[in-house]
Amino acid sequence: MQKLIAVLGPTAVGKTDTAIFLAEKFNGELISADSVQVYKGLDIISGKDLPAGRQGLPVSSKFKLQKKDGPYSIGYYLFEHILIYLLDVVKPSYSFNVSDFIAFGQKFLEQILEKEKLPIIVGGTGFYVKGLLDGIDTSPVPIDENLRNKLKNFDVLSLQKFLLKENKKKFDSMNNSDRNNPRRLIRAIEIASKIKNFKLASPAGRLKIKNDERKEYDILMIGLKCEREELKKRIDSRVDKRLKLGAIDEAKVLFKNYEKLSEQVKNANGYRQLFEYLKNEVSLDRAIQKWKIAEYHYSKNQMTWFDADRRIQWFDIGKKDFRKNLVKEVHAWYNKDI
RNA sequence: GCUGCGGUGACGGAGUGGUCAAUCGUAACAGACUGUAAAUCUGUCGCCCGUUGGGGCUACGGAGGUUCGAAUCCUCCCCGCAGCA
Repeated sequence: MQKLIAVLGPTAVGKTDTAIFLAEKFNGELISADSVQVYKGLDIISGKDLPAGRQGLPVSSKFKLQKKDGPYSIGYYLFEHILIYLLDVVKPSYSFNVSDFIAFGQKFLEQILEKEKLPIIVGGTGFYVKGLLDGIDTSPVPIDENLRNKLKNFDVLSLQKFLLKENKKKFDSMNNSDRNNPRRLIRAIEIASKIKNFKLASPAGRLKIKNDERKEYDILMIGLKCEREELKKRIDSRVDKRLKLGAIDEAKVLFKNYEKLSEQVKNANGYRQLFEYLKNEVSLDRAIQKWKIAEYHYSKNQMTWFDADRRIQWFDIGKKDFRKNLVKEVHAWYNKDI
């Protein structure tokens, strides 16, 4: 079976750093799984950091791999001799989503494997990683802008009623949290209204992916974590550092075309708060404070997500021999059936 | 010094005699998640006991008082802000 590594964990634990380290040791290439770093022009605030000690490498070291029509132009970063895919994929106006990510991810995964290199997926967007590795079964139903616009103004109760009418089974299968989540309700309605056109529809209102359509990989999932207070400190200093690097200027540039920005960009950590500042809604200090808090929340949510995946093997970055142990672990896995 | 307004749970801020351990927002904590996922949503949130119903204790600046009953009314004191001196 073909091998692949995933380096996961909350923001600011040093995933990229570790992944590059592993790539060098095991002849690998990286695939970034980050819902914000896919955007061009979102560099400083989104934290497209170079590994520690290698700062200063110009962005011009980015190559265009190929151009496609549509909003995409898939590029990759080169950090010394290590390639990182799926950074700077789309314009800030494009509404990027899992489906896009999976399409590109699979493509690059195969490409790296063909070169007989080790693919290393790095990223904090758990849903993307899951989508790429495990697949998601609703992918055949595309977004219906017209329907969404119509549903946008419905309140939760109306959406629930609508879904109940369209597909009761789906509604019944949702938990309380999701039933109160307009976004989930709208997507469920979207699927329900289209589902009759898809022969793969299952009774529960989901779409199945046939097992043989998915390739099986030998995956080593590495989780990076650290003590919470320590993580908060790391987040604080990262934010401060980004501010020094020109975060506000970066926000200003994007702010010029604010109306055109996708929701993803408008709401991304740091951007959202800095935009509030640029809109004169909050002071700069308050915006920075809110940015940090948003990062805390984000890291917490990531931990909740990753904790639920029992396949992940955790490493505490605070432990002294963390890297040594990590390499030992990866070696054992890499050589186990050779 | 006088006058006016105000002091509420970690913070902001409702409540102006009983249905108040006290709306709501934030923070905090826990969780969910199958096409916006750095998004969105859910739960908990004074302390103690109980598996639930529930029970007990301490609380609305402080001390007294009125009342069957007070965060809410009265008196005095302390503190903050505004205006007048």
